[in-house]
Amino acid sequence: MSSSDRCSRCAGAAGGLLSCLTPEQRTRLAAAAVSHAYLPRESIFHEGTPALAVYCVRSGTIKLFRRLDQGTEVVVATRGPGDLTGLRGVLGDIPYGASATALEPATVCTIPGEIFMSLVRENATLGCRLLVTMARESRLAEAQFVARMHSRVRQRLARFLADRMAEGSPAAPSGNAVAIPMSREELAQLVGTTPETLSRALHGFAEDGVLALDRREVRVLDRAALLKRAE
Amino acid sequence: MSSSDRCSRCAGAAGGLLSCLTPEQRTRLAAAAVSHAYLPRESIFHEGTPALAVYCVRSGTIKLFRRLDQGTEVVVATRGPGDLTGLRGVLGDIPYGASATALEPATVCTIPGEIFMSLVRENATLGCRLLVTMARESRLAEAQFVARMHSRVRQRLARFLADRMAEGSPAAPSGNAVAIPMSREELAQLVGTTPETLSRALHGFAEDGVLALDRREVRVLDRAALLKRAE
DNA sequence: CGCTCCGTTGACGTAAGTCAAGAGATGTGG
DNA sequence: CCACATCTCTTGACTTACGTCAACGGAGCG
Repeated sequence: MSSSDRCSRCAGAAGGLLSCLTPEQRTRLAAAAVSHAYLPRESIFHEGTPALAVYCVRSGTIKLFRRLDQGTEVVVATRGPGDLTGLRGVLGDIPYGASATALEPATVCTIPGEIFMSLVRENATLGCRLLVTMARESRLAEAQFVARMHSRVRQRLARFLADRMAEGSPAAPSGNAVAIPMSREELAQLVGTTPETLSRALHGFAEDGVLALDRREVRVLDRAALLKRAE
Repeated sequence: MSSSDRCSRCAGAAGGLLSCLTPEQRTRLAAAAVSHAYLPRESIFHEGTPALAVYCVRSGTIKLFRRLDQGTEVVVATRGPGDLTGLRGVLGDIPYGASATALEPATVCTIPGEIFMSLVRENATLGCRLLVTMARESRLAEAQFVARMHSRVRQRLARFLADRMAEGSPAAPSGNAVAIPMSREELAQLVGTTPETLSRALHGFAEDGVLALDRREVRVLDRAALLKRAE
């Protein structure tokens, strides 16, 4: 079960992207935006459907993925607090290129596409900021795709864990613990592999004394070794 | 050797993207834009360097690629007549994310970033059009990356050839000939593999009677079979 | 006529996907 | 609280596409 309510804080979020709105625009946005709490694995929008809204992640994490041949999902990106998603569909007036579901419990704000586009059309500053955002995000996404294509699973896994470690997952009691609040299946998707190979890689690291595995958490025993394996 | 001269036609090109400029802006653009002829393998701009200009391809084809570990190049996109490139760097005020070189002889117009940005800032319509363009292009690029990750070399090659066939390469005398105006090395890069595997795939198709190979050209003997292999 | 470069072919290694079976978990109903 | 069903995770054996290394043949060129 999940709850919805009016969202009056979107203007302040989105990484300050919307901070250039006039008071009137801010009010209009607040009136139209609806915040909604999603449970893990709950769907936010679907690939191929008309892009009717832009979404702003307020808390938690969501994944964006494409379905290939009925049963294979490719995660193309993740979004965290302050990130927008669905932008490309709404701005380009094309269907969503990916589906979005919550990875952990997440609060996501829905901004109707019509409203969002009217703001973009009226507010040149917003348009410029969006261009900057899209340019950078697109470049980053490209770098990630290239990395995924030309690095091995273990390397990607090490990189993933190192990143998680760096950004300090909130539920990290001791300094070297990394929370993995998801199933192996999902972790495998994020790293871009299958559960089997993921398991082998993980236990391989453990055997080498780099990690200690604990079902939904990983303790990093040898930080340097992990970073070296991340390349 | 290559020649440069003022370019007065950019405003009309870029897929009509710049058709919304005022006469004054058009003049300013024309005054600053310089058209330059590049020979195959000639470099246009380099990954990692400051993004000083947006480029508009007038004729020919160029490739955008990233260099990985000293000797491995990954082609991330190609651009043909009417396409812009270098956009992300200039708009995002970040270094170029890839290098660009001519694939065939190409005429490319250089638009100083400063000028381009001033036009974007002044002309809201241009900003909106750019958002649409970037959104669509980004979605397309993502689709291509996903395809490259989850399809086999033969499939990608078939897809590549089918595309070339569809868009009708200019130098196609008989209806079923596809010009390959580049070395195997470069073709391999475009398809995302090595020259060796490319050769095998190509000759595999030939053995199956799908293609007839001719050094810099390929004749499609069985169009249906090729399309089926493209998936 | 040799030199070099490119394309082709062969032999081989290997990362990682697939299939399948077993070992823990987790949950449910009696 | 136990027994049973259902997951998830792990492990093993096998397959395979593709990259790598190396050798060779032909085309172009001096």
